[in-house]
Amino acid sequence: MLKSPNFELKNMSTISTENYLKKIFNHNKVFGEKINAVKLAQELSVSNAAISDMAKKLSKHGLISYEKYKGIELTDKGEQMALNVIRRHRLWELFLIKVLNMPWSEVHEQAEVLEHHTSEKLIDRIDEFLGYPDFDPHGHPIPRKNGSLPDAQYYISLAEAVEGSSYELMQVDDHEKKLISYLTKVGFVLNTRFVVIDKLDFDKSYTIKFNDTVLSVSQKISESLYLKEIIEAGEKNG
Amino acid sequence: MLKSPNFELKNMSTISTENYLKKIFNHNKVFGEKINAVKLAQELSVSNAAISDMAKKLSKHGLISYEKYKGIELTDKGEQMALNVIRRHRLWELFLIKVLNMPWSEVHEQAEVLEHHTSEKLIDRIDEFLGYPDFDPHGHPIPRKNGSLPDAQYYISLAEAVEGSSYELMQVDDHEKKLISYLTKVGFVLNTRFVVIDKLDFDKSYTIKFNDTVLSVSQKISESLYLKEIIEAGEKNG
DNA sequence: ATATTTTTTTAAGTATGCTTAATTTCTAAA
DNA sequence: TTTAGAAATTAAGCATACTTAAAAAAATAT
Repeated sequence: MLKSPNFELKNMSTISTENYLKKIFNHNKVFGEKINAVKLAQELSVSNAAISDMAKKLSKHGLISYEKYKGIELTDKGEQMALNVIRRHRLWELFLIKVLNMPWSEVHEQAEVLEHHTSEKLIDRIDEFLGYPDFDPHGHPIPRKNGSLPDAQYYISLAEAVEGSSYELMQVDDHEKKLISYLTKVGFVLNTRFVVIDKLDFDKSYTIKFNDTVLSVSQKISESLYLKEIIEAGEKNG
Repeated sequence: MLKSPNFELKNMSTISTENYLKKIFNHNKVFGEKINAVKLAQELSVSNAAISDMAKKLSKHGLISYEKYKGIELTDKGEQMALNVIRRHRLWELFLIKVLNMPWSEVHEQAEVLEHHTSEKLIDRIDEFLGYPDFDPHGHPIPRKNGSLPDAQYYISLAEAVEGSSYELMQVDDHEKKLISYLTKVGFVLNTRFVVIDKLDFDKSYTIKFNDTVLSVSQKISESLYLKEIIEAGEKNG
C-alpha cells in the first residue's frame, strides 16, 4: 500500500509554532480583533516570507484560519494549544517567583523557555504545588487544565489614578525587563501600597509616595502599572 | 575589512552537543577509558556519519580531542561543559522528586529535557532551595557550581548482599524507566529497609523482606539495586 | 605482505525555520 | 478605472543535525 503524499499531519507542536499561536491569541485578547500578517511578522521579529510559510503550515494543521489581506485567527484547536502554552508560562512565572524567589527581572525570560519544555504531568504538579492559582504575578489569569480561563481581574492603570487616593500595585506589564528591574531597584514592587501625591499636567507624570520613598513616575511607565484602590476603614461607602 | 571565513567560534552549546558531551563523559566515568566513535554512535542512536560530522565540530571548538581509530576524550573545557549539564540534570531530578513529588518513572525523562533549558541563575536557585545537596535521588554525585564533584558514595549491589543481613535501598540505576515503575508498584522504593531472606543458587535470585512484603528479585534486577548495610545497635564491631 | 573487515569520511539528500530579493496579487486612492 | 503602494508569495539560499550509500583509510587476520 502506497503512503499518501502528505501523510504527516501529526504533532505540530514546536517552539516556533507555539510562539506563533501565543502571539495570535494575545493580540486578539488585547485588541479584540484578528492580527494581520505584517503585524504578526513585526511582533515575532521575522520576515513576511516566514509568516507566509508558517501560516500555510498552521492552516494545514487546522490551528488557524487565515484570509489573506484580512488577518489571522485561531481555530478552536489552535486556541486550546495557545491556552496551554500560556498556562505553562504563567504557572512557571508564579512558581519561579513565589517558590524559587527568582528576581522579577529574570522570570519572564526563563518562563519563555520553560513553557516549551514542560510535560503535562510536570505542569500539573506545579499547579498542585501552587494550590491551583487563578492569577500569575502580573495579575493575568492562568488558563486551567480544562482550557477555561478565570475571569480577568480589572485593575486601573496608574494613568487613571486620582490625586490623594491610596492604591496597591497589583500588576506590571511584562515583556519590559528593564521596567521591572527599575521598579525593583527603587523598591516599588508588587503589593506595595502608596499614595498619589501629585499629578503633573505638564508632562502627565505622577508623584507617588510609598514607605518613605517619593517617586516620580513618567506617563509611559504609569500606563504599565495596574492598581487596586485601597478603601480605608471608615470610608466604606454603602 | 573582510570577514575571515570561519569567524564563528562562539557559543557552541546546543541540545545535541550537550548530549554528546554528556555521553562521552559518562562512558569515561563508568569504564575509565575513552569512548570510540562507533560506540558513541550506538549510544546516541545516530549514524557513524553523524559522529564524524559532530566530532569535527566539537574538536574545532576545543571541547574534545579525537584521534581516529583511538577514541574520543573531553578536553578540560569539554568536561566543564559536561559537568554543567550533569549538574542541571541531577538537580532537576532531585527537585522533581523531592519538591514536586513527581513519580520516579517520569523524572528522568523530564530532567533530560530541562537540563538543556535552564539558566545558570535558575539552577542556582534550585540548588539553594535544596540546600546544596551532594547526591541525586539515584545516589549519583551532583557536580558543584565550581565544577568539582563530591566524592562518590560506595554502595554494594544487591547481587553482593549476604543472607540474613539488613540493608537500605540507596540507589537504582536509572535509564530503565520500567524497572523504576515496577519497584514503585511493589512498594520497594528508595530508603526502604529490608532483610535478605534467601539467595537461590539456582537462578541467582534473591528473596527479600521489607515491611510486610516478601519479594523475589531476579539476578538482572539485583545488579541495578545499590544498598547500604544497616548495622544494628549492639552489633557495632570495634 | 596481502586480503578482509572495520572504521571513518565524503557526498548527496531531508526537514525545520529562517533569510533576502524578485515577483505577483490585492487594496485603495485619484 | 487605472494605478501606486502595500501585502503576500515564490525562489533560492543558509544553518543545524540528521539520513543513506559509496568510497577511502586503517586495523586485523591469514
